[in-house]
Amino acid sequence: MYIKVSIVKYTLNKGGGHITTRKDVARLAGVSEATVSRVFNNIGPIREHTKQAVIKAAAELQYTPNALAQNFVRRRSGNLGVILPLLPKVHLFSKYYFAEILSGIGQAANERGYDLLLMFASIEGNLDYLRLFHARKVDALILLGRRDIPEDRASISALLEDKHPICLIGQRFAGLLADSVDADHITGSYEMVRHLVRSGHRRIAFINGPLEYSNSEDRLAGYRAALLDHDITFDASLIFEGNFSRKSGYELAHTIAGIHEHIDAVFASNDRMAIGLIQGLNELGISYEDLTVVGYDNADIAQFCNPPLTTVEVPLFEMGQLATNKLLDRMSGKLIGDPFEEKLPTRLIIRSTNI
Amino acid sequence: MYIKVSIVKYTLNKGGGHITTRKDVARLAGVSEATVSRVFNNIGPIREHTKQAVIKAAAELQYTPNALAQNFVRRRSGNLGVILPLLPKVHLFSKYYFAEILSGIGQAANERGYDLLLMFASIEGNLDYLRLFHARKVDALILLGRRDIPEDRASISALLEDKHPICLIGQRFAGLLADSVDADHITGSYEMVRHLVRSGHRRIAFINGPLEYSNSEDRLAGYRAALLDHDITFDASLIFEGNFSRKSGYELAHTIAGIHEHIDAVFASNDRMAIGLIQGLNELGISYEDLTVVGYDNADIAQFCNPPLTTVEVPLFEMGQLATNKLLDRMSGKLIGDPFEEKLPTRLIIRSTNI
DNA sequence: TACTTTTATGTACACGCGTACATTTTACGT
DNA sequence: ACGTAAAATGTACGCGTGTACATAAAAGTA
Repeated sequence: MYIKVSIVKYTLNKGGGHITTRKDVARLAGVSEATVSRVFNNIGPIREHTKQAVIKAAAELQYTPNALAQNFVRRRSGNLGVILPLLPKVHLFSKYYFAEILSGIGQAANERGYDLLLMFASIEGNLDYLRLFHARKVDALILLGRRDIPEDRASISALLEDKHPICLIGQRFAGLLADSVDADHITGSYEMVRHLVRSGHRRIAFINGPLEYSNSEDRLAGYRAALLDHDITFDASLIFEGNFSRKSGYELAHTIAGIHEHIDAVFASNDRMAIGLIQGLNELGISYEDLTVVGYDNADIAQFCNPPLTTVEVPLFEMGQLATNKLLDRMSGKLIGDPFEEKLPTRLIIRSTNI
Repeated sequence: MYIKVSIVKYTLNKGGGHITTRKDVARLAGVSEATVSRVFNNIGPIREHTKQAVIKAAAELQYTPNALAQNFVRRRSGNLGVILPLLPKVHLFSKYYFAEILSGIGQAANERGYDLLLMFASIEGNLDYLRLFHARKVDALILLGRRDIPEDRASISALLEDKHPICLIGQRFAGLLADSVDADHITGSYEMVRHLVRSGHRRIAFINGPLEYSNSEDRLAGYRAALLDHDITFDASLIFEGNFSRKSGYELAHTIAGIHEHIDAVFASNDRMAIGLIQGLNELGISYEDLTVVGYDNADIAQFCNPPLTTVEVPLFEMGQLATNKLLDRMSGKLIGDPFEEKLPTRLIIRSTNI
């Protein structure tokens, strides 16, 4: 009779497989459930003899604590949420950009026992971040590639208000004091422009990205600072705007070609635009020997194109790592105080031989 | 007195914020907890009046069901696990490859109410997949970029034995009958070689990837079939092996250069190797006008290099989508029976004008 | 030995939800 | 008006774990 009841119970679990629980281990080891718990959580004083008995019983039964129950009772998911823009539509950054950052996040999270919960948000931002916390789906959140639009601003603002641990990577929202990690694009651009000036260029056009991304502002600031430091007058007519896509660089070729005799170089804010521009200029009969073009990001393509592109390396992997570690520090209480705004150093990569 | 107890309880929750539960909503709406549950799960007959009262109370309290509790009691995590190789070390495929597939997975999973749990496994495979299921961390698993080595074979075999829902993308393990999704590389390669033959090439060298990846076998099969159908004798001395990296293509340039007068074209199994080869050949004074080089994958770089590369498009995004949908169908019982081995069609992309 | 302190283990409950089952209310037919 | 079926709602419990508290065993002390 008892056996039958038992069988019925077991078969209730789909697949017919019995879920081994703490109770089973306790019974086999001849101890209480609490003791099993203690062994698995390494808590309190336990006699070595007892501990081994539990470990042996657990091994025998192939017991693994149910993470669902653990998370539930601990009231934490163990998940680090990562919001990515819906990639297929993204032209903003290359997929390389996200893959690198994500790797950094993944490595750091893994080291600290957190899992990565990946969420794709349409770029319009219809995802209610706050709900993720309310539902306890994530313990902390990293936001990537969000645009500075009212909806997102409101969502992020709500998160900050409730003091949920979040971190932005590669962007900031003016007026919103949030933890963030970025590369030092001001210095990155500064060094690039300085390099151009030192190698004899004085009239340097600048293809910026949309100003609704904070890093566009930063690059512009670096550009201007470098000119200023070398006594070159800033000329607004040399500033152009693309949208980070190769196409937008390509389409600017006509404009650039029109003034190419009045400029020495073009600094594009990312490699894709630089490559598009070079291609466009080529078709218009302007080779890279006539006009220096440099990029930014050190994307994969930068080294394979013709000529290899001088660019600025951005430590994407490290940015992901740092953001994760600081965020988890924040959660554990190891890090307190005002929001941080980390800026990792960039590195100038000189490839073309003609500059 | 009662109030004081209440306050104490609330303050127990870290951060001082009270967690709104079903009980709170029930009390405010003047119904039982079960009724609240019913409203949120859309279960059973409920009077419209009651329903609205619950919805109103929930809104007022900003109630969101605790996903942790839900998952626990439902005994499912709601997570779709995705195993990625530790990207920084990966040369095998480009990051583009994974980003695309991941997007497809993410989109499909999202549509069906599943979250993506991302896990990076070192390529040596020290991750115990089985434990993920035992711990109930994931309900299903998608495996990407695993190598055919004993450890992984054993792990995957154990998963299949216990009938856990898993799906491989872009690979298969001979002898292991697992659900899998891939592109039809046999036809893809066949069509590329046929194209080369039809445009006048007859002696076509083939740079394959390591044969421990099933898609290498497939491409070779397509290559051979195309030759056969056009009465060209297969010549094993025209087969080379790279490791999918640009460098390996570059390093093969010397070898290819040595025989370039005896061949008309080189078919590389991916774009990166093709580009490396082109670069190497260039340095040896062999231009693409002397020797046709084509690639595979239609990676980003394929269209930017010089000359733009003729290649084969692989529907990565769709592969991710399909794998996810079939996997979730399998779980829900909508799909039963033998393991599927889906092969999505590829598409020849002709870019270079000289072939 | 008898008492106290420390160490080791057991007991019991809460976490927030889904849901089987019991109960109450409403609708319907006569 | 009454009985019965259907609809609506409530009651009660279990899911598997962490852990506060109670208890038992061991170690120390006088």
